[in-house]
Amino acid sequence: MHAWRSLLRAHARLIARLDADLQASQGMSVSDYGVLVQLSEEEGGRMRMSELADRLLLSPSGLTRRLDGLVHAGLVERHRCPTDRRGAFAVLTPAGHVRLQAVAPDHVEQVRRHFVDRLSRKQLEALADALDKVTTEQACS
Amino acid sequence: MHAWRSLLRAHARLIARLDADLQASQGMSVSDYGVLVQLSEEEGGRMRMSELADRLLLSPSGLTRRLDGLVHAGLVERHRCPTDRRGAFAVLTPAGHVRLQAVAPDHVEQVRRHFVDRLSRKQLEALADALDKVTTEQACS
DNA sequence: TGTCTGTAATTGCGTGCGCAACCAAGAGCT
DNA sequence: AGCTCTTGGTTGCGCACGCAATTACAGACA
Repeated sequence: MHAWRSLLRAHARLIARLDADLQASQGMSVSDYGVLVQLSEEEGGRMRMSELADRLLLSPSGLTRRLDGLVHAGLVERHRCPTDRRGAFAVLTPAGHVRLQAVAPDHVEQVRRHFVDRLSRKQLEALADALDKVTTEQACS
Repeated sequence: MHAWRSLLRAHARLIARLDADLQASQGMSVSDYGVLVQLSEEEGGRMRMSELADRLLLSPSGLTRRLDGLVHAGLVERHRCPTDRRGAFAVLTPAGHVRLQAVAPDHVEQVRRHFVDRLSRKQLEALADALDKVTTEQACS
């Protein structure tokens, strides 16, 4: 139970801190940053909406609106899928790629400072193991 | 970095699951449950608003509105503080206490099933240690 | 005493999100 | 072809939350 409360506290504080920091230093929310990262890690910087929503742990509607903002900012584009005309791809634009390059170092550094550097390598591995174990079994129940 | 993503995933999935479960089995949100728990752990079931907000990691305004709902449901009451007439106490009513008694076993069991039981005792301790270490140092920076 | 600063709680407003309802559009079946 | 069933994505609506402004009070100090 103590562990559970610690998880809640750690998550809440870290999110608040990182979001505020990234907003202050780069004027971008962590959520938007997450979208760009996921796209950049994909071949061609393109991904189906539903797949992207899954990765970001976001509902379809949430993703739609989040993408609206990024499209408006010119960082991503929507492309219709040629083989399935219902579907759409989110595609990282050159401008989006540039923006990501600019923002990433800051965010990584902030995660490092507030999280990674405060734990030993062994602790980090144990933590990841434990949390992954929780979520993988969680998925199928 | 992997650890960080795991934390985000674990938190998101667990919260979603627990909230849905408690809503289904008892018609109460985890947030409301948290308020009742904090109050019940205090001598006399009473606590100052600001103190309560801190414990729940909630902004003052957030707490005000959350309490509105519970007051409306008759589970807590507001009492003016006699020594400082700006302040207010949130006080658990008998009905609130009864309700908590009814809800608690379910929630505890759900946390156990989705979280605690999937890890060994050592893993839980390591997890709590690591997360606490992150948050305590986090607070003062 | 009157004023000034700090603090407890509440309200106005905007944002982000999920759920349910809603279009397409593919897939299967007759 | 026509009909239904499913699936991908987008809107309508409502909720929860934080921030900033506000009210009410306390405490300090001239």
